[in-house]
Amino acid sequence: MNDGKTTYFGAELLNWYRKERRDLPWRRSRDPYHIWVSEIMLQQTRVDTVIPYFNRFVDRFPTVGDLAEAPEEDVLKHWEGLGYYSRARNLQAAAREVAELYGGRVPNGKKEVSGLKGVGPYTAGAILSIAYDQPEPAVDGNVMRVLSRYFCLEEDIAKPATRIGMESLAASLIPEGQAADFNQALMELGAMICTPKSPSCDFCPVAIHCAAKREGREKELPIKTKAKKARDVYRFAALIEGVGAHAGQVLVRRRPDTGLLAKMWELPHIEATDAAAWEDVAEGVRRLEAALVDEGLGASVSARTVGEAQHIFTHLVWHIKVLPATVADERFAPARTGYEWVGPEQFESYSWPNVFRKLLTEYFVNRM
DNA sequence: AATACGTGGTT
DNA sequence: TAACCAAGTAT
Repeated sequence: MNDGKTTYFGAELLNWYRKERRDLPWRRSRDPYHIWVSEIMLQQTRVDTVIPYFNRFVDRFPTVGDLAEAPEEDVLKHWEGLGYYSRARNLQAAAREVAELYGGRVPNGKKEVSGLKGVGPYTAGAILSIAYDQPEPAVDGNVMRVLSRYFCLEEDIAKPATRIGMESLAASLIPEGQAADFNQALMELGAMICTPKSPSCDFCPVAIHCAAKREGREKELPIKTKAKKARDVYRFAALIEGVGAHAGQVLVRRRPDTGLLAKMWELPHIEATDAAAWEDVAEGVRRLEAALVDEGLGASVSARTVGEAQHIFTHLVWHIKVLPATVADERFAPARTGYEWVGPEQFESYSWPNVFRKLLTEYFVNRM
């Protein structure tokens, strides 16, 4: 388990970390709930992005109980703009479970923590080690990169199976009683020194024993197969302007409970068949009006494109043309639930995906 | 195993 | 600019 080389690795890494560690908000807390929140937010998300969200979140929901009791829209609103919104919904569902099953205390058992919604192998290890100092590995992208280089491993880190092996290796490296700092040190090294493109080996505390560095292969590793290109999706959105009591307001709707941007708010819109169909605005108008009728909305859509937006997701790219629409009179009301009239005064009480936040902000400022 | 799931920063 | 990347999880 602990030969000379692994002892060296852990000791040097810990010395470096204790000197160089960044002062991050969640590192100032020993509250397992705060550690948990930070780990969920940090999934696939940069530290700099997370900091303000983390501070607002724990300020508004200081304890598991506060989060468990909060309205879901409130939680979603505090996640707005952070992305991967199922994280927020899973976190609250898990908080409610912790409140009921564990008296509001984050469990310290591997099985219990791993059973929480949104907590996978990495996050479980992070919580157990950082909050409870248990010798569990926490293998994320940073750790796989560092280990791939230090031991010159050529397994494809894009493959799920690779993580399993990395976990055994990482576990074997944890110095006795130092799991919390060691796991964070490994990630910190990956984030600050052993970076993806051009690692700063000159400042690396373990460079002299790094196998990849010795062989001059530090920039070739880790091996990672390329992700597929995002698919283009074309859409027509309706900007339905209210009259009378709803003057200055726009009709918006809430997205379905599951899937992409679940439960977030948006402009009503339809998908065009392809890029060519998206160029045919007149046809878009007809299809948009028909779709609105299906929703119980008799609106007249104009062929004048008043806004255009592109939104890039990991797996798809939305191209949206915004077409203005008018309604017959102020008694107009949607037949289905999930629709609301929203003006500048109500705008901030809803949660918007980035695209629609931009589009609507632009509209309220310029009146298009 | 492969894909869905956001957003912003970097090269 | 078009990848590529960032403290992954659920299905």
